[in-house]
Amino acid sequence: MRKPRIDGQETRRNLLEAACAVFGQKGFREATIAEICHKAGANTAAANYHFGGKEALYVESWRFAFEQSNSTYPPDGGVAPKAAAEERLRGRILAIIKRIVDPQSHDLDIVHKEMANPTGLLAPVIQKAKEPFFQGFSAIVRELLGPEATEQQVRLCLMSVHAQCFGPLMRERHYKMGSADGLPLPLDSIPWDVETLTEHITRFSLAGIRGIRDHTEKAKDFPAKNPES
Amino acid sequence: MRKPRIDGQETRRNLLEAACAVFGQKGFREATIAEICHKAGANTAAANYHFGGKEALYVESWRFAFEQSNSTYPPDGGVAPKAAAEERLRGRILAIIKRIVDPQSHDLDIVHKEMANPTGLLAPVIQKAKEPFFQGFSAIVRELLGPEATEQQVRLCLMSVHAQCFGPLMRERHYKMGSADGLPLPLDSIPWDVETLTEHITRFSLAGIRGIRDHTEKAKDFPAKNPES
Amino acid sequence: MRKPRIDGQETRRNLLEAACAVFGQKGFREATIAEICHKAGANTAAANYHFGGKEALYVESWRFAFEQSNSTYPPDGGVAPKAAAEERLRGRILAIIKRIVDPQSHDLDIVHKEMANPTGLLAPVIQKAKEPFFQGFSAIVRELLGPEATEQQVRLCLMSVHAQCFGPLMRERHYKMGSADGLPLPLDSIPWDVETLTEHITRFSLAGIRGIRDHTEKAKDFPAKNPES
Amino acid sequence: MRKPRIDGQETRRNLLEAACAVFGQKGFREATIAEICHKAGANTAAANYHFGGKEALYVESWRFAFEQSNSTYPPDGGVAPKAAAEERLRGRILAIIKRIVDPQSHDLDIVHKEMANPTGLLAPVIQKAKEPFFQGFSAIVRELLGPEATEQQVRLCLMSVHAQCFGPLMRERHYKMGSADGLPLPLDSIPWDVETLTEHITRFSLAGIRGIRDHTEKAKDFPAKNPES
DNA sequence: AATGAATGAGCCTTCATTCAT
DNA sequence: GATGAATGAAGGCTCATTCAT
Repeated sequence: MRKPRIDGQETRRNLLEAACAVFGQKGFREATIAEICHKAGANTAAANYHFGGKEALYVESWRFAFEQSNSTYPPDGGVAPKAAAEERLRGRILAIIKRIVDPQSHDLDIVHKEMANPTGLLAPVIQKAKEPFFQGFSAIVRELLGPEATEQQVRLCLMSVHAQCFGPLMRERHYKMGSADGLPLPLDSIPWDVETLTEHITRFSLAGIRGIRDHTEKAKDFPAKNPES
Repeated sequence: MRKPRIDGQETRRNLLEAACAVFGQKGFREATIAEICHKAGANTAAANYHFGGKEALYVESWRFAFEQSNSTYPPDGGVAPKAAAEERLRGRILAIIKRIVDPQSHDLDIVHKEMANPTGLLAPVIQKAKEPFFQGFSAIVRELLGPEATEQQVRLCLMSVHAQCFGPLMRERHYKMGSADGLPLPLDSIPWDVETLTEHITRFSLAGIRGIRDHTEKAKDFPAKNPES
Repeated sequence: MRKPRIDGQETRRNLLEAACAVFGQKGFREATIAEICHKAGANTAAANYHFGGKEALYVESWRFAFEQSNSTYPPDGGVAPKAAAEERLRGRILAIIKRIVDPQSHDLDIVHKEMANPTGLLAPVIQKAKEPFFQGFSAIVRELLGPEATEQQVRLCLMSVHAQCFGPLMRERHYKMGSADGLPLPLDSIPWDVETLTEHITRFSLAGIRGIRDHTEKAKDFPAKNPES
Repeated sequence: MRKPRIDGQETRRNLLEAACAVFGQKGFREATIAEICHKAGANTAAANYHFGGKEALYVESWRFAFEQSNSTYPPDGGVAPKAAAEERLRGRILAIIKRIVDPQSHDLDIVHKEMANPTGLLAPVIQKAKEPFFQGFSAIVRELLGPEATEQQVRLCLMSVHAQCFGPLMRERHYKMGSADGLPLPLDSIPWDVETLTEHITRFSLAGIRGIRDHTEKAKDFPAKNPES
């Protein structure tokens, strides 16, 4: 009666966008179909009609958010593949931080919620999407670690870098939780701007990786002193 | 069918333990009172009788889990306050990792869920509990960073260390999610034993902090070269 | 089993009518949503779907019953505004008695229950609805009391007339209660037909008002004889 | 541990008094055993232990309240049986008003609630208690109506007087309901002191009864003019 | 194709009652 | 005799889903 009915896909897209926002903010269980549909300006039945159920909408939403984020913030951070490994690492970190900070980017929010309260629905699709991402990321870390690095070391360093990027996501919650009730700012609150975070994490990580590398090489030179590590 | 009434506090404790496990595994919203009470061998009304409601039980559960974890794994990891800063850092990291790895320790699971899907119920009580923890942790990091470190640098390094400890918590989910369906192990899966994790995070963090420190001091010596950072 | 979907407002109206009957018979607390919905031929969730909750349904029900009663039995009893005050009083009384006697008219039942066990939900809406009613009623009583009457006297006489109209409502319960168990009819049972009740209350009230008026005027003529009243 | 345990009947009496207050204020359904027992300083199980259930406590409470009220405010208002009928009527009215106004007197509150929301539990016991009360009351009204009065007229006049006495009880609720939300005082609020109410109801009722009597006698003298009444 | 109406399963909570001590 | 602990039944409400249009 008032919608111009441009296209049948119009509503579908609105639903996806609304779903990204709501799922990203509340997670799968706390998000309600009613809220999503209302936000999309559609009927409560629209979600089921277009996607067949809450679960399917959830999966499609993440896919949608991921593709959108991927094109807005390419995983390599726009750094050329031929750049120095340090620069490529900084690019990677920057890309993640940008996604996390951008309130329009919902894919990492959804992933974060999913990891905390797994539904099992995103597992296969995330798995597949992560593959190339971690492949590229691994290559950088491996390069920085040097040829002596074991596969396990690469993975651990990858975790260290990655976890730091997600760190702010969890601080943010703490921060909001604390200040919401007029309580003093918590001791673990941190600055919340892209440059500062990227700079810190990059520097910290490069030094960290370097530390691991040095230790490995030293252990190799003097194996008798650290036989077990 | 009626319980032999061993003690009045018996059921209460059973409820707390069951609640810790369920809240830690499912979060506040997905956890149901029915499941908790059933697990505790009590009636569905027991939780309301003993605690007055789901929300109160949630808060009490975390408190219970926290106190239990605190006495099992003291935050300083059992390292003497007079030990070297490096050792004390390792102790801190070890304590967190142990809590995260131990399937009997639920406080960090609950906190993790709460940060992802805040209910606002734990905010004040967590806030208070974190205070001394971060105070002690900050002191170590500050000592390692040296006298030139700014407050912001301390907080960022604290975040870096802390985030790495929580990293496995998020990997674990990924890992279980991936392998549950017979899929190949994801690229970002990591070893899952206390010693390896602690060793890596400690070494990585010490090197990272050292890197931040060196950069600061160098910037101080040659301020003209890095005017903005 | 599924309803043929005659009209969207069909169920809503059925719910309202069922709610009027049940609330009028049992009051807010004793009435259950399940009973109302069942009586309306709808699902237990229907009330919440259409009205958002028991409380809102309660308020809407009274409004519905009131409007219905108001159009079936206009408060003035169909007596012309220019008729003699005695006739207009009889009309008012008749209108109330008819509402009370008619088992289809639920608004006064609901009001009666609400006054005995206030929920506070009907207060504002009843307040507003009563205003014009009592305004018209007051004017009649004031006219009958004569120009010397004080505001307090008007209110008290209004109460006397009004209370008599509600009297049968309370007898009815007694009556039913007594006879239900095969006990002999109580001493205070009264006839239960509109004409007899209206006739009695009108005559009694006119004489009562007249008595108050005479007393006032006599007191005015010989103030020394009744110094205190 | 702190109760001096004077007598086992101590708690029983406390329960009765608490029950009277709570039942009188909330009615049977809304009153909870927990509240009553708590108010009586006893365990939640005390009511069931002493009285066998909520229903029995309800009946006993009314009996208790009734006997107490009866001795505090004798139904004849302390007027000698040989006094003039007008005085004896005033005494009756005064007694009822006093009971209604006195916040310590709960029997009429309970009766009022019971009439609005009948449980059927008080029917037989109230019935029996009312008998002598209405017998005496009827005699007065019959005397005032004169020898020509029919049984029906007596009952109707009795209703008129009685209803007026209960009128304030229902106004009070309206009054409190209206003023609770800061709304202006309703049009039907009335003064709330014993003397004013008694004086008004007595005068109004005497005149009303007199009016009925006059009409009857006139109808008898000129039966042709009022063939139907 | 798309939606308003309606449903049923499940959850949290209240409360009178009962049991073991 | 008297009570703290525990229970089961029932109620209101939410929400994903389905049906008829």
